[in-house]
Amino acid sequence: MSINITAGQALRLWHQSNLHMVLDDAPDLSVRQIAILLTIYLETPPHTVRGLAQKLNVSKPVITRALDSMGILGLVSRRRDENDKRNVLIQRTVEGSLYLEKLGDMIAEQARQQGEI
Amino acid sequence: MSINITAGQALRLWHQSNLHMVLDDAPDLSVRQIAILLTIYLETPPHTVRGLAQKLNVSKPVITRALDSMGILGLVSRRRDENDKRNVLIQRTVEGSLYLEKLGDMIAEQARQQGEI
DNA sequence: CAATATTGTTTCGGTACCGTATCATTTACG
DNA sequence: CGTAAATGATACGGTACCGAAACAATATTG
Repeated sequence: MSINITAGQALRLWHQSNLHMVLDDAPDLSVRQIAILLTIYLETPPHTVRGLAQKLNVSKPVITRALDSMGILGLVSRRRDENDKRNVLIQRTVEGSLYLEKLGDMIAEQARQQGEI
Repeated sequence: MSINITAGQALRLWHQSNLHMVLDDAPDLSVRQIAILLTIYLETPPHTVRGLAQKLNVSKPVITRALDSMGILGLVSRRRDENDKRNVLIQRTVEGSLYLEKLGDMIAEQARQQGEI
């Protein structure tokens, strides 16, 4: 289950994947935005602004603004928690799932191409 | 030599690594800056502003500004090409090497921890 | 109930980045 | 030579993000 790669391989993988993200047509998310997006999609819900801010050790406005930006891109959506109306529950979207699916495929493909000189 | 991982593993690796970069004390570089930095360190020199701009398909000011920022951080340095004084040669630094060494170690470590639940 | 706490958003001033256009310097060429 | 081309840097107006503080809405508590 665990992946064994050298630091050099890791760096080359990071390089190629970052290059692809930059060259890609898709709008470039910041490192923070990517971290937020992946947390929403890979970790167990529910996700709140406060929870994400704590997890990433950033201020709440950072989360609010990232959700604004990524909401415009359709990558996430927000809904009021009906049980506690102070809370906002962050939800996944079809578009976001698709975005991350492509990202995962791209990175795995870059890994596969490592060392093929 | 080639690494075989699933898209899901790639995504989790990306997630954990991005989380570490955000939580890290080191100043957060943008995705573009990281792409530029890794190109300088992993691809064959010489590196020029124009060459990097072409490779990443961005305008030259983007490169100039990224080099300014990363230069202040000590991650790269610049030197005039004495053969053709229009050119600026971008050079690696000890600090930059160290930065990327740590980055590679961190990503490899995250890979190693994949699936350890 | 009133006072306090919690949650997410907005505002504020500031910084950093973007793309386009322009500039200064250097080289190539007619 | 003198003009054109190439290279990198800078100016400019605009956009997006940052942290701190203030805010509105809701929930908790005494």
